[in-house]
Order: sequence, then structure tokens, then C-alpha cells
Amino acid sequence: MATIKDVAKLAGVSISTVSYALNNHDKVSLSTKKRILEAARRLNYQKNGIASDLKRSSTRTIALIVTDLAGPHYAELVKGIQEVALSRGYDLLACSSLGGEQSTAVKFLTEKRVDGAIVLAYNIPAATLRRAAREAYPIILLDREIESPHTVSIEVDNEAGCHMATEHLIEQGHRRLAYVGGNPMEPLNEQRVSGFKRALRQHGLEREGQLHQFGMFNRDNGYAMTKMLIAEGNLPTGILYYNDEMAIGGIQAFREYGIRVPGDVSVIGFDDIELAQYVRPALTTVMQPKYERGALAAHLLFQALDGKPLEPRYRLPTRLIVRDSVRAPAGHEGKVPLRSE
Amino acid sequence: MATIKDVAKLAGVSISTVSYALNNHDKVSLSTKKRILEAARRLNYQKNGIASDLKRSSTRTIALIVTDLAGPHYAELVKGIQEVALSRGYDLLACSSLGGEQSTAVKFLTEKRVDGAIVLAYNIPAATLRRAAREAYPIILLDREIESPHTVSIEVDNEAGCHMATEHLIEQGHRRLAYVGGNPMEPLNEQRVSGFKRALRQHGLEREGQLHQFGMFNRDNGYAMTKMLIAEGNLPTGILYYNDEMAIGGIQAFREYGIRVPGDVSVIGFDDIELAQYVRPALTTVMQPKYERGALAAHLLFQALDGKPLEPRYRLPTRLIVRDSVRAPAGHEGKVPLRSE
DNA sequence: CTGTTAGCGCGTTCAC
DNA sequence: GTGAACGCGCTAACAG
Repeated sequence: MATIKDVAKLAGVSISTVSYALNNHDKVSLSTKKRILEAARRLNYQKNGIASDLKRSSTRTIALIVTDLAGPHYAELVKGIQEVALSRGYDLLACSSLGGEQSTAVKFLTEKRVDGAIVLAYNIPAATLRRAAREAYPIILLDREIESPHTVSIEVDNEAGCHMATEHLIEQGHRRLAYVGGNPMEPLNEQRVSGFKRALRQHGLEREGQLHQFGMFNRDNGYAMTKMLIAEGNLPTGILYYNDEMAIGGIQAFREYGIRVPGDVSVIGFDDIELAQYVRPALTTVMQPKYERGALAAHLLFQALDGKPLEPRYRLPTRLIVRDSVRAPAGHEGKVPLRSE
Repeated sequence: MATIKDVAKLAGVSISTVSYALNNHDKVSLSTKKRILEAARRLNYQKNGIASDLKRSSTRTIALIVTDLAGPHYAELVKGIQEVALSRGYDLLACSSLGGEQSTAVKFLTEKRVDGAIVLAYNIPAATLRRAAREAYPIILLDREIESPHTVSIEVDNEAGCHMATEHLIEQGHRRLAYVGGNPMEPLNEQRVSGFKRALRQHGLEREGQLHQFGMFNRDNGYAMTKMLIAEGNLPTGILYYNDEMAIGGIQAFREYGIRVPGDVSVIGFDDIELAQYVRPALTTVMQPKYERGALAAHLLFQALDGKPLEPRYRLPTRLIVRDSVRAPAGHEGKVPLRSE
């Protein structure tokens, strides 16, 4: 593998001259430059980006760190990030935090392989993030908030979104409600539960609300937890799922048991992933602005890299998207006026 | 930012000792090691991965290069790659080739930032790939074949898949057929067209087949091209789209014009992306084994990195997935026996 | 004005 | 347990 040395030798000049020539530092005469370029071409020379990053101590690269590259709903997020990064001439890498402390994500977070990171990976411990963030290495968090001077959180108003969704169910006449989520320790899950609970409290339904929180936040677990819920009997008439993926898994479980959605059970998701509008019934869900979130994240990251001071926390609004997975329960046709207590 | 030097100073040992200690090269006494670890912790030392990669001249990282990180149907592919990479202790990065020669993808391909790459990015010129691939830098191609000793292609049998799909339409009684694809110069597009044409030829329908090839391979373009097709009049009764995304765009266009699918026009896609089963009508399509393809790609990449000789080309079969977007055209109810000529 | 020398960035590893 | 060379490219300072 040819190095800059080989090019220098072949062109009959010093290494530095080659470097200058290749980087257009008009210090080199045109004829020499031509000779050097020709030598580089002949040797199929490619610079070692690692060496040059090391010297420059900057990579002009940012990382998007997600739990699972194969996950859903990153698509739109990525789009926003990608566009901003591209316009700034930065490179964007995506990597996954599967594999825990040995994961690519942690390696990239801690080993200065990139200039900054955008993180949406609930399985990375806060301690790791706190250790990683520093002056010249800002981190934008999309899934939690941690106190650290070099960290910015962009949150979606999960609490309000779930509150709104729950009120929607109540408004339709639902009284026996459930929330189905994953690991209750995840901050996002907590926020969503809390919106659910607040709506219940406000409408005097506290006692009728079931909470099911366990495991992962994916379709399979939505399916599994819904099956458990069915097996338990005493099915609620309205269910708020942690996210669309879990809701879609849940709908699948209901279908297998011949339980109709929304005829027998109403279902609401969260996120508004692309699939939500395509599944049958089309999923009523809480939309979060994904593209905007990505774009904002990238924007803030560059602000931080430019040394500009930032708010530690941004919050984006959600919106209820009404589709076909919610209907008034039997005996409750027509809207029921909300009564707060 | 603390470097290994600072740790050495604080611990009162030499740099090399710190390195050995941190890498568990049991050359260091336990007490020294403990002192070093303590010093590192106090300084919040994080090694510079770039420096270490430079020295080791290996990154234990492979890249997945795709046209657009936000694209569809990579999800399953990624899953296969990710699992194999993880099991080998390698890191996986995803990056996009948006941005042409300046893109992250090209940078990663040419600058030795990773040990090997899996490429599914039709917009990277073959010359770039040929220049990048070398002994110690194998490249697995998922979207084309190029002659180069350090390159392996894993292709899907596009020709046979499209042939099968076209025969399916013919078998249902369709006679006026069209193929809707993107840029005709893309090798994948060529292969797919060729399967379409062969089926037409075999059944004496050559003259009735329309070819529409232009632009990108995405949903928007499927939508746009279908609108053009509608505007032209003389609508065929059966359409084979380059891929599911384009087909979904096409169905959308038909819906807007009140043209029923499959009542008035039958539609077949290619890929079997997740959405295909959720859109209405559920999309009949040609399935390619995505997970297997990803896993095979990663597997072969590691074989190459281990210096094992490889076939230059692998080919995976496709399968027709019959859903609801194809029906016999008016006046042709019931299966029509195929007659080859 | 052209081109060279020399040292740097930071961690790894061989020889002692 | 240490010293020093090394990986490779960048660039300030200097010489021709």
C-alpha cells in the first residue's frame, strides 16, 4: 500500500512537498505538482485518513448513535441530521449500541473518533455519556436528560402527548384503560406513563388504569405483553402503547385471538412511524416531529462545536393523529364530555 | 484532554507501562497497574482511538455503505450484517454516499478508515470501487459486479425474479404490460428489465410491452412516472415496477386518479420490503432474502480479511410473493395457460 | 519563491 | 518495568 513516502520518492521530491501539492497549498510549482499528482496516480496512492485525523485532531465527522441500526423510525430522523451535516461539510456515521460497553457506539463515544455525537440509545448508561462529553466533544441527547455542561437534550413532550392520547380515549367513552410499555426504569417510559396517569387522575379513573411495563420497546414485546394481557382476562377497552411498534405487535396479538380493533379494544400508539398509516386499522397515534428533531440536533451540535453557548434542554411538541384504531366502546357511542375532577 | 503521557506522569511510570497496563499485557505488577488505573480515572483519561488505529494499522471496523441512510429495506440487511460483525468482535459503521465524490462513503472507502466494506450504493462509480479495493481491504458488493480480484459480488437473481413476475402477470391474462424503473444505466435496472423482456419474448408479447426508465428508484419517482404513464393514455393492464418503493408510489398515483388496483391495473413490485404487506392492496412482489444477504456479505468479508480465497460472485434466489395487487384483467377471468412460442 | 528539514500527534511494541 | 522507534501525514520554520 503506497504511502506518501512512496509518492515522494517516485516524484523525486520530499514528503512535505507531496503533502503541500496534494492539499493545494500553492507553495508548489505547477510542474512539480503535476509530477507529484502523476506519481500518486501511478501508485494508486490514497492517503491514510487516520493519520491525517490524528495530526489535525479533528475528524469533521459526527456520529449518530442508535440502539439498533435495524430499528424503525430512525429514517426520518436521519434525514434531518444528514441534510444539516452535509451542508456543513461534515461526515455522518451511524453506529449501534448493541453489545453494551463493548459496542461500537461506546467506542465512538469515548475514543475521540468523531467530533461529536447525537444519541438515541436508551441502553447506554448515563455515566458513559457523562464521561464522554467534554468541551470539544458535545453530545446531543434525544432520549433523556442528564446534567452535564457539554450535553444538550432535545426532548419530545412525552408527558403531554400521552396525556392527550389518554384523554382522547376517555373522551370517546373509555373507562377501563391500560398502558403497555417496556422497562419502567427508562426515562422515556416514565414520562409517558406519567402523562397517562395524570389524565386518569384528572378524570377520576385512577383505579381503573392498568400498568404493564416490562422488557423491550419493540414489536415482539408488544405482541407478547398483549397476549399476557389477554390471558389475564379483564381486558381494558382502551390501550395506550409506549410506541407504534408495540401497538402494532399488540394489534397482531388481538387479531390472532379474534378480538377486534377498534371494535372490542381501542389502541393508541406513539411516534407516528411510517407504518402507522398503513397497518389495518390505521393507527391513531401521537406524532413527534422526527425530521425537525434530527435537523435541530445536528444544528445544535454544530453550534456547540463552534463554541456557542446552548440551552441545556429543548422540548418539541407532539400532536395527536387520529386514524382508525380508536372507537367508542360498546354502549358509549357518541362523544362523552370530559369532566375533570 | 488527558493523554497517556499525563497518566504516566501522574502514576510515576513510563508511557509504555501505562499502555501495557491499560491493555492488560500482564507485564505490569498488580500494584503498579492499580496505581495507573487510578491515575487514569482521576484524569478521566480516554485513549485516542485514532492514534491506536494508526499504530495498529487495523481498525477492527467494517463499513456498510448505502446510498441513503434514510432509505428503506436496509433494516433487514443491516440485521444480518450486524449480527455477524458483532460475533466477530468487529465494529460496524453505516454511512451514506449522498454527496458524490465528497461523500462520507467515498472517504471511508478510500482512506483506510475501516478494514473492509459492504456496499449497496448505486451512485458510487465503479472506478472508485476498483481503486479502493485491495488485498487488505476487501469490498463486498451488493448492487453490481465489477471485475477486480479483491471484490466479491452477492447478487440476487434479478433477471429470473422479474421473469417470474412478468410470467405471473401473463398467466393471469395480462397482455399489455409495462415496466417502470429508474435510470436505465444502473446494472440492477438492466437485469430487471431483461427478465421482463425475456418473458415478453417467450410469450410473443414483445410488441405490447412498454418500458419506462428514468430517474431515481424511490417512491416519489414511482409516483411521478406513474402519473406520466396515466397522462399518456393507453394504460397497460399489468405493471412491473423496479422495486416496492416505486410500486407504492405508483399505487398512490392510481388512487388519486380513481384507477383501481388491482381492478383496473395490476401491479407487482420487487424486494418485499416490510411495507409491502401493509399497503392496500397488499403488494404482490418478488422477495429477495435480505437478512441472509447481509449475513452472507459480512461472513464473506471476514473470510476475505482472513485471507481465504473467495468466489468472485454469489447469487441468491428470489421468490414470488403473491398478495392482492394482481388480478386477471377484465374479460380474462380465470387462469390462462401459458403458451411459449 | 520553491522546496526541505524536523518535529508533532498519541499510542503500541520490540529490545533491553 | 523502561527507552525509543514506529505508524503516516501535516506544517512551522528555515535554506537555497
